[in-house]
Amino acid sequence: MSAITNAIHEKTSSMNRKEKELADFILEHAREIVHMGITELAERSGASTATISRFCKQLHFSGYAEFKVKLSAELAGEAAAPAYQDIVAGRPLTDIIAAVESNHLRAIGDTARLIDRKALERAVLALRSARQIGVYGMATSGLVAQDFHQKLVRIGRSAHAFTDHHMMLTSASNLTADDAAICISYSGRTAETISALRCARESGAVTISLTKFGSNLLADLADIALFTSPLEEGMRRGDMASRITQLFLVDILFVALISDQFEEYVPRLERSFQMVRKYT
Amino acid sequence: MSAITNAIHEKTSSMNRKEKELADFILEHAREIVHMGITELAERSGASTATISRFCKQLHFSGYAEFKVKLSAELAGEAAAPAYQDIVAGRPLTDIIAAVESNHLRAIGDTARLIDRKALERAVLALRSARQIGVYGMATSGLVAQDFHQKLVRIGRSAHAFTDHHMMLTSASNLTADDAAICISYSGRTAETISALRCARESGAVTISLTKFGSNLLADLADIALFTSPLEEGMRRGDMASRITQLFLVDILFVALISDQFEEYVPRLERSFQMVRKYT
DNA sequence: TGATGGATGTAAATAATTTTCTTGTTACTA
DNA sequence: TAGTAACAAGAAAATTATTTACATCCATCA
Repeated sequence: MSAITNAIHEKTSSMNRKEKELADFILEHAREIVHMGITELAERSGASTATISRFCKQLHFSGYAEFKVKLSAELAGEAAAPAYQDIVAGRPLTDIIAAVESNHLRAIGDTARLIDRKALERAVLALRSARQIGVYGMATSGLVAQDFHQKLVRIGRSAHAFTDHHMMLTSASNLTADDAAICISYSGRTAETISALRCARESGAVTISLTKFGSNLLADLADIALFTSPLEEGMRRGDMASRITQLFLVDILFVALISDQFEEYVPRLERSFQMVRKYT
Repeated sequence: MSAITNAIHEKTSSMNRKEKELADFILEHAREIVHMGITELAERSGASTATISRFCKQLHFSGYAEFKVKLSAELAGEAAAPAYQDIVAGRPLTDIIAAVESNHLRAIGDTARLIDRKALERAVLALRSARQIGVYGMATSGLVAQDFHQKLVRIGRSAHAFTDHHMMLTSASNLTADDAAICISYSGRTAETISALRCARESGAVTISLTKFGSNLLADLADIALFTSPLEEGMRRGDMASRITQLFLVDILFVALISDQFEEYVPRLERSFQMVRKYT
């Protein structure tokens, strides 16, 4: 709890009926109040503008404007909300923002703590020495695959990303022992991605899986298994935090790869951006 | 540097004399401004109240009051979060994980604080009532576009995502006044995406831009401008945090949309997952 | 040099906030 | 129980802040 909300809370006992109502409303809707005028707050809280103005002065602010600015600053320093939040009906926008924010933040934090440095290290080595890299995933994981592909292309690495099952297999069947395949599936149970990994493995390539943490077929089959935080099922509805954490891992892989061969890759990266700017 | 001060800084080059003076004063005295009224700021900075009010609108704030509240939040959040880390050579894996993690966390936090609820509200309304939704973006922003498209398809909305310039225009030219277009570009200066927005606008559709915060052509042209935190240029090298924050906004839009019409969309969403499971 | 357009300020209009004043309620006392 | 003091709370007036419309000025270019 912040200094201001705390002060309001403490003061509650010495308050009148209306003031208490107002205090409760403010504590309840702190994040929205920051964007309301005094009139709007008056309407929504059931108190008059005069009462609110007096309330702010009691808290030793110069007025409502200062109260808002201070409250805004306080809330900014705080985490949005602690735990995973599910999508529910008819919530105000402020709650939705806070919920999505906290889910994302938490998912990234959880995933960071879960990372197995040894496995990551091996994955980076495999990618570094791969002649060619195949990246496979369906639906949302397909987008993550494409994202990694885009990054690899930017540094001039030979890579392919596929979302189409047949093309995945076609690509995987042409990999060799010099190559690597990275197969992405949140559940680790996606049939198409599993068969792509099997095919890549049969071709002799090093296989890397990227799935949620926990036992799953894709991770079990892979040479190197990377994991993201497994989220509450409710949240999966939109494939939101799962995709964020997969991208987070892709980013780490990419940065590790670059950091490894900085002098070679960074100029290529810069050049690729400059060229895009030049020709568009 | 915060998102807002950064945006002001960038804009400096395209400013008039008085505006530049004002911008300098604001950058210099950011922490004091939070406690000044527009009149006091006018006196101290040497600009008129009118110029200040216009200045705030140019930065896409609803007015001086909102500017102050957002600035206050930014300055407070700044202190709480660690600074952005750039990619550098030969760092140990542990450092890389920590750096990427903190960049992502910070980017999400910054973006959350920056969100304009009014604009978001309008965007949600536009998307809710749209007959058809066109989603356009190039490269990394193209993946974000596809992500939003996938989400919309899951809830049975009629939507199209394109990365191919010609197809963007073809799609945008077929939109009507009943439709909406959302155009994604981190810089807000991507030629193809800008022309797609122009085309959609000409077709009568409601246009929504999703760009980094700060003045940019795409945002200026759009009916509704949504923003993500503008990151240090160094980080752009990999399009990492920018993509995370764009997805963050897409997630918020999606959740808001669902939350709005919960009874209709949630069963569709569940059904779409079940069907995928059933047939694979 | 005069026209044009944009930048900027002034002042009017509007909106937001604070204060004053009045009313109504409670609680205490005669 | 009626009277009254004390105070809470809102309506509305007063004040203050912000935005907008309009006028002016200045630089630029023909």
